[in-house]
Amino acid sequence: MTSVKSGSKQDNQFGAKPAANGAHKAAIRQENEEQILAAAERVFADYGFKGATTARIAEIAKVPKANVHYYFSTKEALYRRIMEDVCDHWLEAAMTFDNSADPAVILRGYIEAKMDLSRARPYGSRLWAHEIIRGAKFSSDYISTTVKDWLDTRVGVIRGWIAEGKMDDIEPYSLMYMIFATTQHYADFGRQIEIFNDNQPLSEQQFAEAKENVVRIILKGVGLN
Amino acid sequence: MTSVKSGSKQDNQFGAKPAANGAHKAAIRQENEEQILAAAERVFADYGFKGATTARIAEIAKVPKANVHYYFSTKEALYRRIMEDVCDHWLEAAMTFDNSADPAVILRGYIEAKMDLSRARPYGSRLWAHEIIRGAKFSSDYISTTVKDWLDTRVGVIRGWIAEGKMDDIEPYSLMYMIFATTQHYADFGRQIEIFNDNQPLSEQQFAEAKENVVRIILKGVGLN
DNA sequence: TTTTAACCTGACCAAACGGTCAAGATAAAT
DNA sequence: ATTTATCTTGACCGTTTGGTCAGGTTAAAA
Repeated sequence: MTSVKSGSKQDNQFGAKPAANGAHKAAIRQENEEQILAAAERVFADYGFKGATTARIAEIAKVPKANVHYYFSTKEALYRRIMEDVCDHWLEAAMTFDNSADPAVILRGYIEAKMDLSRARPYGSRLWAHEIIRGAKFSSDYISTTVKDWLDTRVGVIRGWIAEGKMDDIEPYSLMYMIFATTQHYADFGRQIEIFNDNQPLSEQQFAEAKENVVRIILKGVGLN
Repeated sequence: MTSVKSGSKQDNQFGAKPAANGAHKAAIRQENEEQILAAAERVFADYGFKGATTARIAEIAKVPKANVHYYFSTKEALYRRIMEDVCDHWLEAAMTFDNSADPAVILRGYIEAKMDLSRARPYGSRLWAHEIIRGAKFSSDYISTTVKDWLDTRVGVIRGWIAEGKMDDIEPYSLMYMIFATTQHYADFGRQIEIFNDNQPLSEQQFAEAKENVVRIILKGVGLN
């Protein structure tokens, strides 16, 4: 939680020696943008686009509200920027679903990557949930191009596995929706799971076990053992 | 879409003969409350509690905003009333998880009931999703008592099945979360599924197939065939 | 040292917000 | 026919909202 307001060159985030050539200014900008983006991700994740307020974002980011608008012209621009980031992370996890290995290995890897993403970035997952629930007003293009292309490719791969008799004849879309739903549930409905777990967030061990259970049920469920 | 504003006894929603003893006034109240509740469920489901506006609810319900406040004193009272209704419907589906039959039959019945609820009342499911994502501020009591009691009982039942060797040794909570997630996904992420489905909502047949696929994967996944 | 460009922010604004109210309309009870 | 209780609604109120701006501070360039 280093402050950027102190002004002294001695206590900026690079230590006593500020780098040459405007690096300090650039660092200030980066620091503030990150602070605002992190705060906005939380607030948008909690309340959705309409329910979120720039005042609350500023409060959590610990900057004056006017400063939020200095770095991001409008609430919508800020929202779009965060959506891009969320999509990038989703794509990263998506890439673990390659086509180079055994079906069980691939599916296991993808499920584990999505579970880990849920745990590492719950706010991103919740923000995505808000976005879809509201009707995907900002992201329907992204879904109907990038995501759909990705999904249809994987569906083709799964159909190949089925044709080769490597797994049961399960409609691949149903399977993929199930993986989406289950893995994201641990982020989106984390509060509910916490309440069921005697008001304690899942421990690392509990989460690891949950991950293994999800993998086991799905792999066995489609005939991949 | 019968209007209640026409004033003539001849065209109220009961036809030419209004029932005796203040039935017309009662009917007006019921009609308006229903209209407002239906509109509010949609708006809250789209935007969550904070993001929803009473003006939008009034617009969809086709009544002046002041009339919304005549029937429901505050936005929060209206929200709570709808949450109660959503919970009631959830409990109804929950009751299909009895303890009187074969494990496979029970699980199948419960999954199908939850899938059907998702399809019949998507707004309720989405509203619930908002409520949990935001931290269950209004419903944590309900979850930590009614829902948790119900869940723990079913977990006990499942542990019994496992002890009797009727199914695989799967952590029952993981299984139940998977069922929650998958069945609700068809409501909460319905828009996303629609986009993947060439921008068409799932047909009755597609939905029936999805339901069967979900049942198949889960039952086989836990060793119930 | 001076100038310039970037950063910072309290104060402000118009619009939208949840909620109120008085006055009128309608239907039930007397 | 008159009274009473309920329903209806445009106008309004104080607060919160997203966004602006002038005037200041700070750091890099000249």
